[in-house]
Amino acid sequence: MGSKKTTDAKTFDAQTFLDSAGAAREVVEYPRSEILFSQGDAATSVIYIQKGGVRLSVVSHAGREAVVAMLGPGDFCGEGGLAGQSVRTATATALTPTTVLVIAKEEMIRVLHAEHALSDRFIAYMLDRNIRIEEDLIHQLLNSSEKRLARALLLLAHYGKQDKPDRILSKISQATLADMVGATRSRVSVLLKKFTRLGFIDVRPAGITVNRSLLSVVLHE
Amino acid sequence: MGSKKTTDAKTFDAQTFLDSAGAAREVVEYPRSEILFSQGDAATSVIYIQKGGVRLSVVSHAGREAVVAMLGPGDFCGEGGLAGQSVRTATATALTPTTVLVIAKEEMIRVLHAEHALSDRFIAYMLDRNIRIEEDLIHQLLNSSEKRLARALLLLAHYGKQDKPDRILSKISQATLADMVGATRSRVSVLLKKFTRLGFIDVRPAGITVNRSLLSVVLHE
DNA sequence: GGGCGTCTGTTCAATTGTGAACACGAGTCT
DNA sequence: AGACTCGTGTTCACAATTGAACAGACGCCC
Repeated sequence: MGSKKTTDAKTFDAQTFLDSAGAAREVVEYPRSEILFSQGDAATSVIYIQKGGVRLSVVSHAGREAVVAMLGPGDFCGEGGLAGQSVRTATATALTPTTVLVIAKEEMIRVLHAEHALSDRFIAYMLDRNIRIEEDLIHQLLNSSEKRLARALLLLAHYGKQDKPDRILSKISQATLADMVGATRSRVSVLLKKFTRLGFIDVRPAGITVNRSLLSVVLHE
Repeated sequence: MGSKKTTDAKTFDAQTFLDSAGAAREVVEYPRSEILFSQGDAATSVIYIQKGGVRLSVVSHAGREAVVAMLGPGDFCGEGGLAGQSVRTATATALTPTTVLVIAKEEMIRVLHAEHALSDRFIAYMLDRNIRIEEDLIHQLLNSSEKRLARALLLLAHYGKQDKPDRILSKISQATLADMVGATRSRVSVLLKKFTRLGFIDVRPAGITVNRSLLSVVLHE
């Protein structure tokens, strides 16, 4: 809304600012399904996503998985290392072919001082991320699995953009959805069936079409 | 861990840095139970907590409440206004007599550029906050209400400090605990009784004594 | 084509959690 | 004292959710 041009993910070019600060950085490309880092790895760098998409997930001792976030271009990732975390607490997996900037921890700290545009972008990201996670947490605290799934579908379908019903990229398994909303796969299967029956969504091989009317599920108490 | 002196909440004096940047700020004190701001208010300022404690909570359309965070000295609050949020999304209530710095949004943005020490502190806070919320979210996604309550009790008892069993400040109602872990009050009552029976905690008028062994509830799958 | 792995639809008993109700005791106010 | 509120202990019928199992469908590889 009120943000300056340089803090906007669309127009912001991290590489330029890193260069002007003489900061070492490395451009790396990952094919689909490749792992950027794993839970438990040493956290020595911060990653800036240029193109593609990344899934952040955590597995419990019992082997159960939880999807913490889905990140895209302009997002940072692994920034916990800048605070006390010496180790990655989640696993980052490329959802699609993905290009990232790998920035060493110390470099990142230094550049945050040297380049306002980059620190602006970083702070903007942190604020957004905070808001997103907080909303997820609130939904977990307040809602049933049915509403949580409805919300997740709406968010994944990029709601708030156009008027028309939008599409979710084809490849999202019921298992991943279950891990995002904290439910079992069988429950997701049943709920998707229910939503389909009610005309809220349309499941087809190419992907899931989400109808705006699905909002009623989230809103109605 | 690796943070510099000025980013450390204990030794950091926000007032000094605001003054040196010639930034307007206001010191305000709130008695216990007073509301700093309410969900829906215009978000025109950022608040820095100097002394005391603040509870951040959200109520759903249906009137159900969720406690999003408990904040203390060195924490910021209402920072969502710096990103797109034009309105407060949560209600902030003083847990104890609390002293805060109220900083207008534009001032805050300006000072973040002018004073590295403050922007360092702010970024450090955001990173920590992110980690905390993310952990909460993960626990919501992965665990049962029994484990969630056990974890909340351990965190409230400041675990990781001493060896001895620690104490929770007396005033925490079962209703608040329920809102923190996303369960009903009756369930919290039952679980507290269970924990007591098993010797994990000791409930008395003065407060709840939490035994380290409560950890076994969180850890065991 | 045949085999293999992954994703899905479906079922079902068992567990977990809810929501509402009622009783009790400890303040507080007048 | 009486009336009132608030936090608590407890119970119970019922709704939500799990976890495990099995079968079918769709690639993909050799």
